[in-house]
Amino acid sequence: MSQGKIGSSTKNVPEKTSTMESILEQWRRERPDIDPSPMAVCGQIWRAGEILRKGVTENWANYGLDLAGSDVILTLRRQGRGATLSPSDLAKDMMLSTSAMTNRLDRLEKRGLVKRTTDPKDRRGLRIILTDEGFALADEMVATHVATEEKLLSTLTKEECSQIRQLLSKIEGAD
Amino acid sequence: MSQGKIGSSTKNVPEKTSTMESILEQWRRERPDIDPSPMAVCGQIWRAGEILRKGVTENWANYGLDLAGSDVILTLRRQGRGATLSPSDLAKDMMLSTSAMTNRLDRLEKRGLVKRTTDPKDRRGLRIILTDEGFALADEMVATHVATEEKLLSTLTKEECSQIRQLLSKIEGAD
DNA sequence: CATAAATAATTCGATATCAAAATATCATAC
DNA sequence: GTATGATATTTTGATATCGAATTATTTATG
Repeated sequence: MSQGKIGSSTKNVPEKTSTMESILEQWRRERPDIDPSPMAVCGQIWRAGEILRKGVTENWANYGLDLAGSDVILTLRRQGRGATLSPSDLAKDMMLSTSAMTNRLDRLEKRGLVKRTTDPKDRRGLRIILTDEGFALADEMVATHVATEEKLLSTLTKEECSQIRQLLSKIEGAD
Repeated sequence: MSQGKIGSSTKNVPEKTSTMESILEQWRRERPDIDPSPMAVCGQIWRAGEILRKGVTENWANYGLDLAGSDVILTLRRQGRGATLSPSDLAKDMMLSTSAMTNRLDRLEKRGLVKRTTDPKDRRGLRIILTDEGFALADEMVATHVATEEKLLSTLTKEECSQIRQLLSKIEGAD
């Protein structure tokens, strides 16, 4: 997540109230000259993303991790046993500033899940590696992570899932 | 967005490097016992959302606003001329803590785009209203906002857009 | 009516992020 | 080989967010 509390019970942050359709309705009334359907598409994508994010975050919390931590742990895990990445590699992979990565690694290192090792080829650089504990945690976590996602998507057929992938893949960044 | 700098030129935050397919490939190699396709679906939804978010944020920056500001301004605008919402209403609508809303309103009020007025029915409460300047800005902004979204979605047909909406609407939160 | 519980907004303390500066090291050009 | 520029990471300062505490007011209960 982003605010370092794991199983927070009291919630200051409420659920979204207005439905997509009521929002469109308002815009049609206020600005009949504008076709608001692009808003609906974007809004639906963001909404779905939020729901999924919330679901997987709850699972990560069971391991005492937030989005920040699991992101790093799982990225390292999928490189394979013993593989390493530099802090810059990790930052690039998750579109984060390197300073944010320093902070994430500090926390994970303090928890004993990753280790900073020196890069033998470049004394400026570091290679980040999962500890045995981190590897084991990742290995356990990835199974429930995928199961969680499966559950969140269970109202969709396999066919519909691949339709979603295919359709959304057409939205391409300009960079 | 979230860090109050408008046309930042230097970028510490890089673009995502690894493709969805290469990530799946890694997981298939590391954990052949797990079918990673749910990851692909979620990932594609998040990725598309990020691309869209980036695009519309660039447009908002042209008005000196970030995600936080435009969210409030547009939510107020679509209620209609002269309409008001309480800070709590706004927080609920955009899934934010009320303390975060206090902060957003502080900034917008300082810029002269919204005004805090007292609630005649409840002396605890406030009613937030767009100033004339805020209303005019919102009215101009919503047009380019929708145009921006349209452009970002231009690789999709109308039919494909409504397919996306229909498919994603099946992903429902558990709350 | 008086008191207790609920609600509205703000303030406060903590934290994750970013951009920019600082530090260290590498690579290249001369 | 020395200087200049590029690169890797951390440090620093600013800010937006959250959760909890605070203050003020309303609603409900006896």
